[in-house]
Amino acid sequence: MSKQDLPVVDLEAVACCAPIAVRPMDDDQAAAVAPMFKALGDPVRLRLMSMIASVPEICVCDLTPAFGLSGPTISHHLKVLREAGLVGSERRGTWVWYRVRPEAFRQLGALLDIPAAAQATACASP
Amino acid sequence: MSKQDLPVVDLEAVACCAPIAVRPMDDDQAAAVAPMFKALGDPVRLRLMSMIASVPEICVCDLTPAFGLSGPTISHHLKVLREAGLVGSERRGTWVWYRVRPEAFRQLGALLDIPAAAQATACASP
DNA sequence: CGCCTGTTTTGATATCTGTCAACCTAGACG
DNA sequence: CGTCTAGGTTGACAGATATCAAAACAGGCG
Repeated sequence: MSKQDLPVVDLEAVACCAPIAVRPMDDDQAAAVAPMFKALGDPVRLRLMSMIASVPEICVCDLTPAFGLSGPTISHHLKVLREAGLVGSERRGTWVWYRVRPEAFRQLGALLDIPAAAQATACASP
Repeated sequence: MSKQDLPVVDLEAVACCAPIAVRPMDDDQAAAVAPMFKALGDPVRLRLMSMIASVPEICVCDLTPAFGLSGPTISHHLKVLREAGLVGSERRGTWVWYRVRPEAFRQLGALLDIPAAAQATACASP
């Protein structure tokens, strides 16, 4: 994996957080996590992410034709996903292959968990 | 709940989707879901969301002082979360109270699930 | 080497977003 | 009614973002 793929997001800072339905995040935690959600907050990147995450790996040449967008634009969105730490890329010969980073993806999902205890609290009348 | 709280995001469109680690989303699904992730893609909104989700309900008057931001700015961010369908608000007398919408929150989390089957697929060599 | 294909970077531009100040609205309370 | 407080809305503006065209870069292949 080349230098350009080093994620800007600090995965350890993300892993430290309890689900947001359990404990409020402090400013540093929110600043560490927000870029990951932001990366998924664009329809094109969300589709790219789902195309990448639903197979073991996929070539850019298979991603680009799925959108009515120019190559540079797709490349830009892939870079955002890379810098968010959500995907990694590897060049093999002519083509570049993208894969999901399961640990980042899993940690993001963990933040949206609603533990049973939190549910009970949320359902209790004030 | 007042008219202004009607979410712009179509929750049914969100609920229809398999986890993005299972099946690629089509354009319509991505367009329906992206605004929810986008709403969480700002550090201020992420903190607001976690403050709201970690208690049964909370008053705007308790949210605003937690940030070094003006009232209108907090109000703007709360509107984004409301229109994303992630939270709901209710005025009771002088104050306005915010609550998480558990169904929206749960559906968003479900999109990030990594089912065991998908894991196995992702680990298999092509 | 020189050319071709695939991908990324750069530069330019139109649009969107976060923020504040100023103003407006809803309810409580005289 | 008049006034006070809590929130929301509007307008303005600096900074970010999505997009494309053009150029640059990387590898294969003649």
